[in-house]
Amino acid sequence: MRLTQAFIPTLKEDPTDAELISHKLMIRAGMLRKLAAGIYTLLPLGWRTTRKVAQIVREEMDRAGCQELLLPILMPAELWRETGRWEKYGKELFRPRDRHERDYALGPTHEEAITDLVRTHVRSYRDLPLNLYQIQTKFRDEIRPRFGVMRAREFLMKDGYSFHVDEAQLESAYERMREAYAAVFRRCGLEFVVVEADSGAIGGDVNHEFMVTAASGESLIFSSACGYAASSESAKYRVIPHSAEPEARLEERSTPGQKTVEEVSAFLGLEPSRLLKSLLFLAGEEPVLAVVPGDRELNEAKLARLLGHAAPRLATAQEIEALTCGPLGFTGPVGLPSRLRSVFDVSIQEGRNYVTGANKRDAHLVGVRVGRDVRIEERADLTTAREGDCCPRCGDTLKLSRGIEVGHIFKLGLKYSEPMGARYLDAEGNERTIVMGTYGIGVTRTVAAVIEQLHDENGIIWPYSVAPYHVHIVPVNTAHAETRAVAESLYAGLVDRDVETILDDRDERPGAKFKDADLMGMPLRVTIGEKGLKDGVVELRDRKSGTVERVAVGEAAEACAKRVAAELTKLS
RNA sequence: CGGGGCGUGGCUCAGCCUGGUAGAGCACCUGGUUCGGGACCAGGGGGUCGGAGGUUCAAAUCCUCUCGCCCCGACCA
Repeated sequence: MRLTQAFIPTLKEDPTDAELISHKLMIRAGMLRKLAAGIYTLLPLGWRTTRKVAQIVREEMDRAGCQELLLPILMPAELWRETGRWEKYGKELFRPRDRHERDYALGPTHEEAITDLVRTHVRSYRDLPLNLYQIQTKFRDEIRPRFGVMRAREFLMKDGYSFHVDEAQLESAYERMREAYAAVFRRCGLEFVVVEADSGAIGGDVNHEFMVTAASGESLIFSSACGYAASSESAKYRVIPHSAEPEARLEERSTPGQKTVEEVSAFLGLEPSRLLKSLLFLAGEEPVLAVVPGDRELNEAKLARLLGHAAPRLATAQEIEALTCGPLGFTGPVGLPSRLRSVFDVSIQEGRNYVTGANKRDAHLVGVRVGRDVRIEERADLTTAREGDCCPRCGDTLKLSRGIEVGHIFKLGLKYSEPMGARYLDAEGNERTIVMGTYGIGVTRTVAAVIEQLHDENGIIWPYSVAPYHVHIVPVNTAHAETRAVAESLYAGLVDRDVETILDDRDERPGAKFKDADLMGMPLRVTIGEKGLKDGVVELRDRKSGTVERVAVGEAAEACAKRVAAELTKLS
């Protein structure tokens, strides 16, 4: 591609509405433009890289025995009503209407569509397993689109679905997908970790997230020396038992106006860990009191999983008064009506004296002993791990880092096949429900993640595998006839060898060309200038290391082609 | 949805407080000089000041409403 003919609008300055490095660089390098909040055009350069990522995904999926198809984006609401997700998915689902006022969903994910397809065509255990995927535009009316293509409302995703006779068959497919995913991200040149994760709105049981490590990542990851790694929504930690304390008397203390953990602990001169924070939630109609130590955060994802409800919400002040007979800020588990379900965090210990709200205005209870003053009927892991907590597996300390979620794999089980009636006949002629798995990769997000991880102050540093082009030729002075001639012949030589090449044939100052080349970030730059030509050489400059190799003019094309081929092999 | 901020040539922004000629840098066009890390000179084109209403002799500037965008908190590939 000649830069004089290319549509690659580079920018000297950072766009004001971009925060993230990858977002800024995609705009500045002429890869991406915004049309509206969370809605973007991929320009030629951005689209080339996106297609390369998609192609890597395709190759690894096909290698793992999956088959590509294309499902419709637009789906009738009835399909979504079958699984209950028309109601459950919430505002994130785009819901267009047709001219007859019929409801439709713009696909944010495609379990319904694929399950509908499979249930009508799969009848026998002989048809299974089946692993189907697509690379398709997805629509999600994100609560807050941000960071460019990282969290968009319209984005490209690979989503795959597997169908099995039983759990064991699912298990082997799941493992194969896990390996395939690792291969995809490795080939994209990414550093990543696989973490145990929360299944969120998609539902199901076991699942893992593929996280590209990046300080700017939105996801928090806990990990430890033994290899344990989990997202903050699901990370467990080992509870360290406190030594038993002498039993204190249960007493009521006046705590006028002291509502929060900070206020009460300061007022009473106690550590926050001494307090029990009692949070009243409503899971639909059912009220549940969640009791956690004052120094820990309740983890809503863990609570949601425990209650089997997508989004339990905190009770309002009025609801608290009605259910506990005490005002907001003074709730506690002692002396509540026994029909109110209470769940205690696993880190709350017998043999320790706690402080809780007294369920009356301006009063707290001190010397609360669990087991004596309040009976624990239900215990669960309700709190978010913290850096420095002990690993649930090896006991070593948990470290906190950040990552970008680029892939997510789930064992769904019967979650969709059951309500949608996707069944098959086994060898004995019994009708059984199909067992499913689902697997996603954010393709456009992966492009952003590559940039997030591979850049410097001058611009993008593409790995060969996903670079829009491999070689970027810079003739220093296009007014110089020999420079121009050598550049043209090298370009022709590379095109002949099927090397993806950009030729900067613009009549620009050298500085401007170098800056643009660094910004766009092709892995190999060839500089052709009068200086080198005097010695009959051109310079091959590695974008990543900055190292320069001088190569004779006549050998340059072959040298570039060889280097590109060798580097591509490393990432294949 | 709650809290904060911003909408002025393609981009980055000044002007608004204190109403009276719409400006700068970059980009773009023409001519010339220049050419190893975002050149210089000369000339030139381009703006419903987000939109609507109001106040006023007069509104980018003041008031009201509205739309869009960004940031911080509740979703996820």
